[in-house]
Amino acid sequence: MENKEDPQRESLVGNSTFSDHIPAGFSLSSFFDMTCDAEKGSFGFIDVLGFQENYPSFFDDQFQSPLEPPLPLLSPTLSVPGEVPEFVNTPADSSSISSSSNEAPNTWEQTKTVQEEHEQDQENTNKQLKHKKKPKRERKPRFAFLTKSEIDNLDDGYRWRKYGQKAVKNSPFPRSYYRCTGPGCGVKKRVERCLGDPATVVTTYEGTHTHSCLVTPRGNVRLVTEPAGFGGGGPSSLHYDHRHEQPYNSHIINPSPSPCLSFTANANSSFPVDSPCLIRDCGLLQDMVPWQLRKVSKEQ
DNA sequence: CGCATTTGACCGGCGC
DNA sequence: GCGCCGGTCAAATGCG
Repeated sequence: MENKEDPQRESLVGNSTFSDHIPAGFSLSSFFDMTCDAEKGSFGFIDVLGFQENYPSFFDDQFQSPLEPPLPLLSPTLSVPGEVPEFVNTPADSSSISSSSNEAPNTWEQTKTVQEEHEQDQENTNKQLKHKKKPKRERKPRFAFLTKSEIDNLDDGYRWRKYGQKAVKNSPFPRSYYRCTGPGCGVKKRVERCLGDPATVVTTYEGTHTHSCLVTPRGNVRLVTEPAGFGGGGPSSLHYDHRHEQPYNSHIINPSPSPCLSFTANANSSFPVDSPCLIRDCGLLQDMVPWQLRKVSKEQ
């Protein structure tokens, strides 16, 4: 009763800045690759709960509650047009979020990344004691991204099968549910439009791909594999080919003030156009955060 | 024909 | 206990 905190709230997880030249439906890995290569600036922060949980040491010194005020950063100011979905933890100071770039944001659309369902163990325990004796169904790490796009089902390199659609309360836009069609892969994602900004698509991923990316959307995102290493498994990554670049109003928005990781791109980017961005298979995260990024951040 | 999408029904969690 | 709501199922339908 006292606790009004929405158990389903999705907290912001980080900031990232992406070029507005990003073509429709490109995966996050592609965004990273392209962004770095384009030398347009840098990403702000990546703060993914699942990542945090899987790699706690990574956040030893940097983790900060998404609800806490943002740390001073260097990138262009980000602001969220319109409202953010109710499940988004709107930062107290979402209008002054910055990433680690001094580049003018002209060619960089406002971007934001959101993390969903940050369930604190303690809270869960209390709630379970209160309402349910049955242990709560364990949830896989979930990551939500707000993306400016006219396309609902963004092409992220995987094949998705739509298995449901529901009207969302207080929203004119339905929510679509997708499941990865990969063999034995239980990854799900749901897609909905931001209530306050219909141009923004909220894509929430849940689970970890058990297979490599098998799709080469429009021929400019390709699978890259490398021998098992970091965490084992079949690593894969997507690669964006600039030859297919075209003007497109797509960007990921991230109002999060939670600067867990920071990353700065430069001319010596780790994500060259002509060489694949190799990402260790760390599950879903690999689709979003190049391992180089994690490494760099770790060193900071 | 196989696969994807649509859509109403159903189920479970949660608040009251 | 009831109702609301989010999430999933599965039959029907569409499409290449």
